[in-house]
Amino acid sequence: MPMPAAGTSTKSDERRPAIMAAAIDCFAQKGFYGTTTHEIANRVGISQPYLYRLYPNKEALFAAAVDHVSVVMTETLVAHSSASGGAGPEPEAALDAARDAYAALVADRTILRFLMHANCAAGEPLVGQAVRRCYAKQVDTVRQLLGDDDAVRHWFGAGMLDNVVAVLGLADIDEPWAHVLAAR
Amino acid sequence: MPMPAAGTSTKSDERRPAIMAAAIDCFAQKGFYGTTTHEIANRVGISQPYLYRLYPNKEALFAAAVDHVSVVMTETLVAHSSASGGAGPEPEAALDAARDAYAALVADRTILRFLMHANCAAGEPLVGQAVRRCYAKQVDTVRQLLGDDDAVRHWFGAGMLDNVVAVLGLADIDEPWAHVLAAR
DNA sequence: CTGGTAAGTTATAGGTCAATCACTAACCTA
DNA sequence: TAGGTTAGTGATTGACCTATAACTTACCAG
Repeated sequence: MPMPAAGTSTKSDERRPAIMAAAIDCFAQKGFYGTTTHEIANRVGISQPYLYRLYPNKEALFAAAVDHVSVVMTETLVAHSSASGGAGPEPEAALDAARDAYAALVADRTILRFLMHANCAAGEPLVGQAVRRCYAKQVDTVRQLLGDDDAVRHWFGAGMLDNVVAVLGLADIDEPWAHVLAAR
Repeated sequence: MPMPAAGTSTKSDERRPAIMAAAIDCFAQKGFYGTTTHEIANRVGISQPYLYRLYPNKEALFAAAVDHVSVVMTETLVAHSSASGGAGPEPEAALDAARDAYAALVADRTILRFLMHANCAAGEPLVGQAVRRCYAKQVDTVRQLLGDDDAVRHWFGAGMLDNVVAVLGLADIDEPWAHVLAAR
């Protein structure tokens, strides 16, 4: 029975991350409804029907992208916080490093913008479930970093506002109201 | 020359508010790309082509809805804050009343949800402009209420988080992470 | 009643998009 | 090299969506 040896990733599995990256890029621009499966396939360099071999439909593809983002965020955080001390005797330094890592992670506008669109598409069942899974993970992580629940809410609220500021390009607008929202 | 007397609103002008209400409802559910002009027309009870007599295209209709929301928010606020004292000798009471009015206003989930989708559609030129106009107005208003710029940012951030909590239905989820985000 | 305007509709053009089908090429194992 | 599996594509389908065109009805002034 010709099949890949157990534990070996098939070629299509290797291609999934590339599809995820392209999907996140595209969805971050125009959201779930505004992005066509053709655009995504084009960016990866595959045909549009081949997407449907790897994902049953557009909604599942989007939900997979949300899960992917969730994993990437957590992995990056763990990597950074363990790399700087690795359960060493300096808990404060590790925490600072972790916070920096998180800040650097969300500095990638694409990811946050994609998650903003994901919030809007949460009406689709599979998407809503994935988004809730993502928040569950992120809230737990951030709470371990910050401790205080109020601080966690403030963190997420500030992140969302930050995102809107970026989408609207308020940094380039020299008016009082824009300065208020864009202030660091 | 048969035409309505000057200053008289035509019947189509009277219908515009109803169209705005329907558009806001629909767009709040599935956003700019996910909502069809047919859905909106159906909800108002007019034919879909008639929408195009009143608005040149879908983007202009959406932008008009954003402007409409901006006006409604400001009007409501002014009405409430002037009704309770009307530049009377109690500035604190008026401020509290205004804050309550604002809270009641955003308690209408539809408006905030619509604005969330508007943020996501800000890539469309007309929509982006309308959204910036809306924020300009709201920031000025809220700043007059709160005074401190940090507090204004906190206000908007908290509002956006609040919105996501509502969209995801976190109030109905009995898990720690959900409680953290949904806490009042 | 007559001519002109506004209100509103049906029908449809023209295009796009998600999803499926049928097919070909490459690969792997025995 | 034969047989089965995976990778991948071109063509197409059926639905749907924005926008326009052409037409009908109600209204209103002189």
